[in-house]
Amino acid sequence: MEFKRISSQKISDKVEEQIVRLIKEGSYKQGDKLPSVRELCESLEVGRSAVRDALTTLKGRGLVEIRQGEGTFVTGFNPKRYFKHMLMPNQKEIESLFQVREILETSVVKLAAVNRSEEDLVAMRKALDHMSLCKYDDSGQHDCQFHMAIANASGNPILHQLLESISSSMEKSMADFHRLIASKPELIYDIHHQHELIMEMIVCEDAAGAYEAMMLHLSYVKKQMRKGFSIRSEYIQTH
Amino acid sequence: MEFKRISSQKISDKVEEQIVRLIKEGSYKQGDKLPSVRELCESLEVGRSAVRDALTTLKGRGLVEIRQGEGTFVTGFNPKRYFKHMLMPNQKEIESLFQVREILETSVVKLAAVNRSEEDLVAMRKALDHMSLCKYDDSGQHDCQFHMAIANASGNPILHQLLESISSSMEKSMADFHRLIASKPELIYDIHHQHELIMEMIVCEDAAGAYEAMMLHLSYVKKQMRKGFSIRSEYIQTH
DNA sequence: CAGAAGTCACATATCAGACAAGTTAACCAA
DNA sequence: TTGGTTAACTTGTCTGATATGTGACTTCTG
Repeated sequence: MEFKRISSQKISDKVEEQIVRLIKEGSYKQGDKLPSVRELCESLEVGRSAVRDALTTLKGRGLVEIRQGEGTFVTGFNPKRYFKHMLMPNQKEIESLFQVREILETSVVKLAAVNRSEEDLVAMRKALDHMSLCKYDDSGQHDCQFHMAIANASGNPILHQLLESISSSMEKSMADFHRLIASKPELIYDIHHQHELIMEMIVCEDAAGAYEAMMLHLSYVKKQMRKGFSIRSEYIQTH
Repeated sequence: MEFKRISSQKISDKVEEQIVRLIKEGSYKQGDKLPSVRELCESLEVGRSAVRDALTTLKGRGLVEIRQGEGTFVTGFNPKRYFKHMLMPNQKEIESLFQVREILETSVVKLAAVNRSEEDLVAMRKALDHMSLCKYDDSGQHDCQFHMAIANASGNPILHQLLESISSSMEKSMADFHRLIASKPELIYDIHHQHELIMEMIVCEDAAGAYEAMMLHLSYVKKQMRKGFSIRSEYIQTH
């Protein structure tokens, strides 16, 4: 006979649960303001510190945002949080992240080729067009939007979130890469064609083709990143 | 002349940063006990609530664990946190999670077949042996250990963490599944052979073979889960 | 009347003191 | 050795006071 660990649940934990429950049930939605600490501790009949503890924990979990003088607000999903404390861009970590991205993106694109709706295609097209228009400044943003549109088309929200997390934790590297791109027209050209090929494969619902196209694209990007970064690797070291 | 936005950074945020920095720099490693709140607020020259706020936030982020009467401890990565607020096992979410797991596991096993060390093989072997020994009670635990050993062998720590996250957020479903298994000897038999096949492929460094074997295994598991759950689907609804 | 400035209510942020409750280790006695 | 008590140290909770940020309202002024 085994015994479960007896853990006298702390008051703040109970408060936390209650609040999470209310959010999950929809009583408070994204952007809503929660009752003030005073109100909460009165209606729950606990001290202020217990309520504060619960709210602070939820802030750490990323479910709420506490603004002094205003109140506490429910934040929607903040995917950045997933890899938040992992933003230590040593070379090995970046390689690992990129590998995960490769795995996810190549799988996602296969799903997208099968599940994509018309709206998804429109979103991808839009991102691509914007990218070729404003080549030099914020092409990175639209590049990201293109990939996210694909992830969205996969029909699996968790995959979408994961990719968003990874992208945001690779922010710095991505920004570096797009600066690299901006300086070399031939890279823009190549990448544009790779994107178009991926798009085409998704349009004609060719999962295997889309997979290959994405694989090609990511390999190319990885190669160029390595090339670009080995030149100024001292820059990476310090960041 | 531009002015930077003056954001009076809260004391608790500064404290939080300091602690995170110490953890990142390695002054405190996984499992270590942080100084007590009293000590911290003395050496940082701030009030207890500021320190408490910081620690509570870190607890929410999953970086530390606060145990009453003992102290505050650094928890290495606590993967459960990633998908923490996603433990709403409606059918669609489970399907999405399982799909992500499929993608990750099949990729991981390919990497493992190439990168596995001798220690990795020993760990897998051990998990498999334990599983066939104590068939009925905690086979689930060793099943999980087997998969985690593979993930570890992939050489990509982020992949390992992600899989751990997903497993722990599927805890309930997994537990249900293993209860299902325990009641049907033929399932045990099938799964045992699937595991052995995966193991074999990894041993002889056959990435493609390992991929196929894992695919086969997961498809089988998915099929059995669907079968088992459709019977008692009312159970899932309520949880 | 319109806009700037002041005022006030209310929110969180922080501090500090007191006590409750859990953990550990050391000590002591049967 | 075993079991119980105690002491020291930890976090948990409550509370009251004060500081500070925010927004709405009022008042002053041209």
